[in-house]
Amino acid sequence: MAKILVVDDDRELRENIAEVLTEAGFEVLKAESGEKALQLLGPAVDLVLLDLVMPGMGGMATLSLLKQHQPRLRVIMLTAFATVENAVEAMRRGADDYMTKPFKVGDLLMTVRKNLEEAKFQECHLALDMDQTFNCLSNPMRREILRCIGREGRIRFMDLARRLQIEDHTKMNFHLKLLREAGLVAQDERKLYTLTAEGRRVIGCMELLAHTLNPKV
Amino acid sequence: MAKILVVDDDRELRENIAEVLTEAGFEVLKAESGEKALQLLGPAVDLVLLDLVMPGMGGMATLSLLKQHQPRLRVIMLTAFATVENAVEAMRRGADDYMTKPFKVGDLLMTVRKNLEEAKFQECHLALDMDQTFNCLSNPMRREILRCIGREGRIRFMDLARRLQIEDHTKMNFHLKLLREAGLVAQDERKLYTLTAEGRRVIGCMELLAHTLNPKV
DNA sequence: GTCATCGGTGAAGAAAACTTCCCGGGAATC
DNA sequence: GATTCCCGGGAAGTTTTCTTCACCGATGAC
Repeated sequence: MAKILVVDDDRELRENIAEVLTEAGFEVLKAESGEKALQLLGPAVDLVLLDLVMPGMGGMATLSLLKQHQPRLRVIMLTAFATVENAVEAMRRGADDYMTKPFKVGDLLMTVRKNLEEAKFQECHLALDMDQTFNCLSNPMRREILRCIGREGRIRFMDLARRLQIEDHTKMNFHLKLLREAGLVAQDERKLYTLTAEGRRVIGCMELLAHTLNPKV
Repeated sequence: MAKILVVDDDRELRENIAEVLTEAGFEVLKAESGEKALQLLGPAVDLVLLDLVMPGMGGMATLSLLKQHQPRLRVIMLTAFATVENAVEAMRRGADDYMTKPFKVGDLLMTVRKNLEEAKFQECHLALDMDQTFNCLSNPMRREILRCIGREGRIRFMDLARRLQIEDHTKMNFHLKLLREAGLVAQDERKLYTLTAEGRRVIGCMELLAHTLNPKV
């Protein structure tokens, strides 16, 4: 079952929430401050319930640090003093949801479950995308094709083959197809091959990785 | 043969250099300003000879833009007013070499050839590294292993297997071996698995790519 | 000692990825 | 109308990668 970290300086509320969650079958960790929360944060934590107003490091700062350290962590903000500004600020900093105290037990559980579901769904989709993308990039010829299209902007099938000195165009076609299926390359109205927005971003990452592997260059 | 872009506002010098390079068998493009150079810059250009002092956009600014647009492009700065400060600044901005005017024709050709050779060499090494790295990342299990080691910092073989719920440890060993061979994972003195510096950088790129693929997360 | 667990190696088989070959429709050229 | 080049599909064959299985020495517990 999912692991939830409850961060609140109000001992009573913290224990109450923890109890409710434990009864609902979740594994619960407790922290009375942002500092403590960051210490407790392990890879196994799936979701954080974070009080906005706390002595010491406030909830907002904690939120930023949590997200910085583990971008895919789900964080739900809790506060007794809800304002639009705070809510917007929290969401901008990457909070996934926002609840105002006091709340009903049912609402809490619902919100928690909803966010865990969303996380699972996104994780799943992301894994698929990553798979496809990395599989594409794992092949040198496909990387070359991607880069070449990136340089040329838009290019015809045969020109691409000539540019890359691939004698057998059906071979290139095979790889091009995979690139299209991965959503990195597309054809425009005149059948010219171009990069998709995603393709451009991926090339950016590739260049970064190249730079990473060989800092001298 | 290699393609070289000569950028200098002094028409005579520009033509002279171009002629020398052409005679030496290079393909030469000419630009009288930084702006023009950026326009002419195509994927096929291998090396740029760039005057430091030019009206309009100076050589330093041009250098930054060239490198920004095409990080692996070789750029050799030329200047009549050589100072240590300028040289250092240029190298910090990514210039690959630095020549003071006037220079001998032989020196110019030597420097150009040396830099082209270096570029070729690095390109070759980089391609090898990229291959190995991408091949590693193309497999979901290897990505999981990498991430898990990253989270844990240092971890024992069997603990890793349990953490990832891999029942057959020989299977994991297979992938772990590949990660070690790619230089992303290493073993410390107590046989605990840890990330190498390169491994950490690669994880950073992976996270970026994940973010790229799924901006919502 | 005896036994279980840890941390591997190596080889055979299964699965996936890649290459090659053959084909066909459409556009352009003669 | 015939021919040639462009762009691509599909299937068989080949290579690479991945999984599984059998085994082994070391270490530590009992």
